[in-house]
Amino acid sequence: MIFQVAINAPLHGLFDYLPPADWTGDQDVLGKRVEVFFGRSKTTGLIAGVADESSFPASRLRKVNQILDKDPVLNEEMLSLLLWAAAYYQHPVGEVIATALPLALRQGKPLGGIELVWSLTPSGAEQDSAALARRAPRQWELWQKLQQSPAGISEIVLADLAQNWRDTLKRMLDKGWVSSREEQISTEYPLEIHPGPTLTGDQSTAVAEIIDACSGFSPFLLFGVTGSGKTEVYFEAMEKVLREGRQVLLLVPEIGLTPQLLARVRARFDGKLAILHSGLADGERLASWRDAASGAAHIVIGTRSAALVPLARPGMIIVDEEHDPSFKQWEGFRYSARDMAVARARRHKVPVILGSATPSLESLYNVHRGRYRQLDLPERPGAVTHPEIRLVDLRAHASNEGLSTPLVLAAEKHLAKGGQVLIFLNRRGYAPTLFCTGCGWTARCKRCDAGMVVHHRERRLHCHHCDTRRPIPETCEECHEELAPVGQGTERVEETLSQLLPDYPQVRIDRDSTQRKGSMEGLLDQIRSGHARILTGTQMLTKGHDFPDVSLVGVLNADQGLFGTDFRASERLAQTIIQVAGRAGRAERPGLVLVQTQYPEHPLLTKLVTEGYAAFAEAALAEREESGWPPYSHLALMRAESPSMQQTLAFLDDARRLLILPEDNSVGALGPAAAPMEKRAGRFRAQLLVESRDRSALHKLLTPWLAQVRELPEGRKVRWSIDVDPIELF
DNA sequence: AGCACGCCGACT
DNA sequence: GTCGGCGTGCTC
Repeated sequence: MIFQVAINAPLHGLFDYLPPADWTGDQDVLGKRVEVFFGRSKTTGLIAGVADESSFPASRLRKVNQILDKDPVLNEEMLSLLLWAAAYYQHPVGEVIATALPLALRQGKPLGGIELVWSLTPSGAEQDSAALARRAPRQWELWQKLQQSPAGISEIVLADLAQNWRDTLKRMLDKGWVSSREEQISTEYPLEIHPGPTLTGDQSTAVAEIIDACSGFSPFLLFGVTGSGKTEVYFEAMEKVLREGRQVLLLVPEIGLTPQLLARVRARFDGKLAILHSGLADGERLASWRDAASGAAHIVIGTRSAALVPLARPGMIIVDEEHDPSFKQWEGFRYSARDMAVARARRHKVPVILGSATPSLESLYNVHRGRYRQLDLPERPGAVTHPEIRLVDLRAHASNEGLSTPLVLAAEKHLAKGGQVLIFLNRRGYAPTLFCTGCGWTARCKRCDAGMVVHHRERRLHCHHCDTRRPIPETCEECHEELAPVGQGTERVEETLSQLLPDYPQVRIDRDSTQRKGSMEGLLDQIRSGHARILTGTQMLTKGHDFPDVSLVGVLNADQGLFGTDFRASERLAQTIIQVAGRAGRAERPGLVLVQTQYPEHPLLTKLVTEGYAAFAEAALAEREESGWPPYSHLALMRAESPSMQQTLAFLDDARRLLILPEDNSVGALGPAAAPMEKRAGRFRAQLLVESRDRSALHKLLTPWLAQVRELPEGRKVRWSIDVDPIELF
């Protein structure tokens, strides 16, 4: 018997080991972790396969030191998914498996499953309630709860009761009032489901179709206009699955995992939630992972990485805002959580719902091909009219620092009527360019092919690509003439608005204004309470938050998306416009959206504005088919960078030479070519694109090709990577 | 990645 | 003389 072990190292393939000395042969080993000697060190691996024999010389095979788990940490479905993903995304198996495990498990520590339960000691119970309430109200609160629970309170429950419970508990522990004992963590939690609102006709139809398919793999695209109640459809479908005692995995975009969403889920489903996002501490992540894997959690909610968390009894997978680019990991193991969710649902034989108001062209194409079933939610419940979208021709109207006259007039009108105004601009800072009025010199980053952005508040120039910061020069560095900021960022728009509409308090939401922890919530409160009337912001504004009193939305620099170098630029722009528009007019107020553009006759833009996203998407798909871009082709992008462009290109040239394209022209190659931004953070970047209409033809070629590329001596001097299904072409 | 080996320069 | 720089090779 041979164990095929995955080891967390950037090495392709599994490593063969002999069973440990005490191996009896009757235990199931797949998915269990092992301690092994690997090279000159000892490490933790995971048994990803077993075989009768090895192709590795028997004399050099080593024995597994010991099997670390009594039960597998990954079940067969997850193992098969991860092995498939490693091959598909051309990433080392060991690293793929490592990303699916919490840190403690990667380090060979036990999964635990034990927690501390706290209760009052006799001396703690003797304390005088009234005196304690006066002196230490926080301790008193906790004391009361403990008083009521003679059996003790577990840390998980404590975390729900108070925010700084650990500090408070520590004080009480120091005084000898409380003590703890270890207990096995329960995997059985009560679930109470509260009824939801009555569904509309479209919602009921969608739910019925999903429930009908609950017994097997079946992918749905839930195409629901913003505010049409997608969440209610999810909840209703989830209810069915949860009542059967199965778990639901809900994936949301990075910025979409908000307290509001969690509150909605909790209000509807009073059970055990496991939450997973990038902000968790290792211990918290481990606890959530364990709750998902043990089956304790009824619902697992998380961002991208939650797609890789095992479930004991999977019943349904939901991907909310499936078009969102944050589902794609853009470094290391470059997987798409959305695509993994579908691959996973197939293995679990459960339905998967991809929901969006602005579905990706990939998903719409899958509907065309009959792979996904589309469910439509066209109307907003409560019969609120859709926001009207109008284009403002920037060539025909005067504008003041990027704000056109029609937009400013409309803002005045809406504000006077009591509405809020949202201004969207996907560019932070004060101005994108610092320009010399004498010689035309502009401030550029020394390490990147990019201009330095003027940040007023910070009083510095800032490169958004490599994070370099430097003071704003007094005069031109070339001719010592006067310098002027040119163009607009959110900071400047906020300043201009406060001059044009001085009577209305405003807030700005972008990465700079929300840096401090909790400042985002403070700003959002100002908006929700109605104190702030004008909100300026970037992409951050458009995800996960609703602003029911916003009646006017202005989109300032829409054109960036129209002529971008990336074939996905127009899709992104349309999604952004519709998503921002979705923030407006949720109440009885019909919203208005003004999109400023230099190109009001652009066919895709007019299509979007006059006929809506679905019509836009059809037109955009037709363009993609014509030009042979995804989803009508499949891409693998090889990126490389090094301190010299010559070196970068030399590597890619070598790689290109190793690429043997099939004679039937089913696979093509483009490049090598310098990246759109040639230099970034002092490194010169170039890329080589491999493309095919036939996914299997592409993949058949990729594995042997990359094996050869890895042998290239040029590859040692450059940093290179392969991105299968890239979503950005640089 | 993580580790060891090996081959050159600049220190006590 | 040796400490340490990082280029190279290997891991079942």
